[in-house]
Amino acid sequence: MARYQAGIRTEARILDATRQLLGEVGLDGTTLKAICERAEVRVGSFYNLFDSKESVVLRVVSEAIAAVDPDPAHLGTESVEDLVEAYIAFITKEPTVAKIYVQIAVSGALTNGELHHRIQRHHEQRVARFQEALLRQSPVLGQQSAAEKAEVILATLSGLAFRAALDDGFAFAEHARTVLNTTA
Amino acid sequence: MARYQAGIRTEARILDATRQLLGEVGLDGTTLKAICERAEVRVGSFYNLFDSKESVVLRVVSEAIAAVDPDPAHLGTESVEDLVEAYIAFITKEPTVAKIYVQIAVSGALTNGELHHRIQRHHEQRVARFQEALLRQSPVLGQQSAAEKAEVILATLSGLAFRAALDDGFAFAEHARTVLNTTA
DNA sequence: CTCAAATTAGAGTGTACAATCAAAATTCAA
DNA sequence: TTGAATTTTGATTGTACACTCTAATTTGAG
Repeated sequence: MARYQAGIRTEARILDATRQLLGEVGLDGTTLKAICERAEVRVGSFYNLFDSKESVVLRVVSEAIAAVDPDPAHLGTESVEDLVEAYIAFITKEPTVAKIYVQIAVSGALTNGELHHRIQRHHEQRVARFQEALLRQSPVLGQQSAAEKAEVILATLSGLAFRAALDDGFAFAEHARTVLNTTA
Repeated sequence: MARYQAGIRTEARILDATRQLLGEVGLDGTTLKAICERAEVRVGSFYNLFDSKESVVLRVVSEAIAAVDPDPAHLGTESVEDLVEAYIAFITKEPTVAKIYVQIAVSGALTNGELHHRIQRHHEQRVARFQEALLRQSPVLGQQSAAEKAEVILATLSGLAFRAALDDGFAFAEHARTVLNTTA
């Protein structure tokens, strides 16, 4: 943990470099050497501030997920449309994170189970939000089928996100908004 | 390329070992050493039969994709339901392949662009099949909106597949069949 | 049976990687 | 200003990896 100003600035440079690299060259390409070169820091300095390479990747991804979390205050007033738009914002504004998110989730590249758990929680949280919004919109649905519907909507969104991750030209937002028709 | 019986048997053992490992420990865990140990083959023998580690992974995945290709004869008579069931079969009968499929698609770990292209083609082919089946079912839809619908249905299925890859307990088939309701 | 071709073996090469360490340089509170 | 704590440095370690090479062994067609 950095205590002097110099250390704090170095830490920020390392985090920036890691964020950039994850987006540009993926998880595999984000090596310690690459991070240190980009951050203009020597290896020893890196290990003065971080425990491991894994820890810095973990921080970048965790921070990015937290940053795009819709309605952190959880006011419980969002509509389904709001949530879909929040998801679209997540994918289009942070395509990098979305891609890394998928990579980490699938590959299990990080031994740290914490992140896998965090991703799982993040997903469940999203399902719950959609479920609540669906119930507010159509109370007749009932818990069960609202949960079912929420799961399917999210699957569609993540399937489209997956497609967008593979194909840059894919019109994600337009396709994503069509899920609203099925709930109307 | 194996020519003697011994070589043919060895080749098969290597392919089996690779297939098993990809499913058990993922792309990263499937090292040359692991493959050779599992296949009970020395490294030199491996390279007598395969050009590289990449080539054996490529073959396993390609063969698996081909094996689960729905309706290879392309009779053009499948219903949307048939196609959904074929997809469910793909995911539930070959969960390993489905997982590797996602890993390779996302990670770009293999330099060989051929596989990426093959996956892309595989997807487009599926979209086209769904589009045709949707048109047969409801000709009034028209090309445009049938294509749109096909894309969204496939996204939902792949999103659910992704979910199932992360969570073994996820009831994939049940959720997958609900997409049929939206087309009815 | 013969022998050329195929197969097997396994020590060895080179490379990339994350991580360590001790010493020098610097920061900043008192 | 002082000096203990922090930060920086870069040479170094150890490990894991894909892959090569040469020599011994096995195979099977003629």
